[in-house]
Amino acid sequence: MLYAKVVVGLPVEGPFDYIVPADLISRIKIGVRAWVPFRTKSIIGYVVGITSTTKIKNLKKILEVIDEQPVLNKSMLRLSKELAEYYCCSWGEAIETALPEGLRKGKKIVSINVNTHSDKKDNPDVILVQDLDGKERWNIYLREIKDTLNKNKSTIVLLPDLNSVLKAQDKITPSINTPTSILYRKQPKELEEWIKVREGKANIVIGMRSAIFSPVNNLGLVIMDEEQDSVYKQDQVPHYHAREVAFMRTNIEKAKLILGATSCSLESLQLVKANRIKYDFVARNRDFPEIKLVDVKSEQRSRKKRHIILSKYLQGSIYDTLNSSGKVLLFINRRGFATFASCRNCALVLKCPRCNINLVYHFKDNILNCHYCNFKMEAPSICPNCNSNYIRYTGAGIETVESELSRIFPKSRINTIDSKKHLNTKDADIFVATSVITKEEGLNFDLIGIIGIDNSLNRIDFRSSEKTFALLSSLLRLTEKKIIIQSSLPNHICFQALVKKDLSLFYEEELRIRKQLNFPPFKHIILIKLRGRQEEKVKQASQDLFKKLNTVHKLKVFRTVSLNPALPSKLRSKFYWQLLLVSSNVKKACKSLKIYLKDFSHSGIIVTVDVDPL
DNA sequence: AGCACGCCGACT
DNA sequence: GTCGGCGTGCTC
Repeated sequence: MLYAKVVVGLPVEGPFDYIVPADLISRIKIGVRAWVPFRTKSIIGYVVGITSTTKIKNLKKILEVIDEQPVLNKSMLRLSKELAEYYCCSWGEAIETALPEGLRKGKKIVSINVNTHSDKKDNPDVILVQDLDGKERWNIYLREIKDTLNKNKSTIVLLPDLNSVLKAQDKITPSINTPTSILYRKQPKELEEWIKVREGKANIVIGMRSAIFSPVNNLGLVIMDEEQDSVYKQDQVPHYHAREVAFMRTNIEKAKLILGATSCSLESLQLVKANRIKYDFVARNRDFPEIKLVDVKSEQRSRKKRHIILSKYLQGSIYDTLNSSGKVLLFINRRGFATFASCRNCALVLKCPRCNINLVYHFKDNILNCHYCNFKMEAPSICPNCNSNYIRYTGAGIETVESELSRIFPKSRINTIDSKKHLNTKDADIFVATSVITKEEGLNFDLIGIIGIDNSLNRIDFRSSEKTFALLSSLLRLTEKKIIIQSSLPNHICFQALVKKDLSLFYEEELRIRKQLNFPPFKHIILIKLRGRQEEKVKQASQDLFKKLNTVHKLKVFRTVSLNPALPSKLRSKFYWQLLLVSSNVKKACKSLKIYLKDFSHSGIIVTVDVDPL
């Protein structure tokens, strides 16, 4: 008798044993998909092992073997297993994150599996390349891609967004003469391209996060551009980070890994410091802009105003720049007009009914919009609570800056850009933009004004400095002349490192603080989120779990740190609580965590685990 | 996750 | 007596 060990794409561990019927024995192979009866339904399972013994009674039979050739080779099976162990999900869930939708849904494919495994003699090599304007970085990428092609090996190039993927393709194709393939989830021809890559018809794959799983033959090189970008982290279960998966995969397949960045992540930098990876810093060959700081607090005092959008100094510089027909960028990382709307009479603050978060007023459409769940309502002119007509809108967004500018500079042409409204003309005097502007190429401003950056710095998030610094660094690319930063914390190391034109000042200080506090990259954080419709139940369940994990933390694979309502604590009508664990060994921590979560069940409560949350 | 099973209240 | 809402537990 022959049995197949099968895993499924559900949050259940497995593997599950099934009888292989006689007529399927010749077709069963490790790595193929099969239809299996599971509880009452038939679902897709992935064969991860074949044995002649089993301890389970009353086995069911495999219904059908789908693939002639395995869709998962040895490397991919190993990678998905490692991913499941690190990110605390089932092996089947990990496999499903690595496969295109068509295959997950059972689509049959006719495809030759070329499967030329790499010779595995090369030592895996990881390099972090940092440069401020990206040009030098790309020269290195192109050289390495050609090198890899010459060795008859494949390359995977990862970019943070679709626009960058298409631009990357334009940079790569002219200098090589081999077909490339674009792979990302929701690509209309995802499966078609996947098959093409697997058959060796494209040796270069360019894509986003999920392209790290591309079925290339003989992987020689992975390039991950803008490696600090948080889009490489999946915000659904399993919460994998493409950089971590790239490390796993290049290690399994003995390929080279290049991490590129404008301002790198502290995770990667720490690996450089620990001599675990190599480092290549490319000095900027363009002029470093002059950085000027304006202390808005002191100006608020002297002008006796509560909020200052454009300081006198910034106004003067804009005036001078416009006078010499220069182009100005005003950067404010907030969409809309006001951060919140409140009633002056009864002090009611208008909040999202589903998320309990302040609604943002959008002047152009006269609506209130929740930036978390996209709830929209018409902006009321009278207070829904006390019927007074004293609704006041405070805080600033790009629309506020725009209206302030048109008041002070009535003759200038102003253009706003945010994630919902892209750059469509370069013909304006003043651009007002959110962080989407940092993705644009070929822009060169004569003056950049940075407004409201304190909001980014004052987040309740230990990474807020790192994120702010990355944002400021990416703005450096957009000018060689002058940047004015308005802040009430002008002495913050984020700004001072830029003023002194020495980025390492920031990194050194931030690493020192992280080490002192036992934060990443020195320790790993594991975030456990609980959600449910009833606030009290979620709270109770979280406290129970916290107590339980507290009593077992003697095992020392993890340490419980905190228990509190998540931020936001209410999202899409569900309440959220979270537990934080700290660990030095993620795999061990997840192994025991899986055991504890298995017999932790509260009705109506969903528990998810996020390893290395961002 | 998703589905059946079982318990309990409401209504023919 | 029987229908259906939801809480609970299991999946080879």
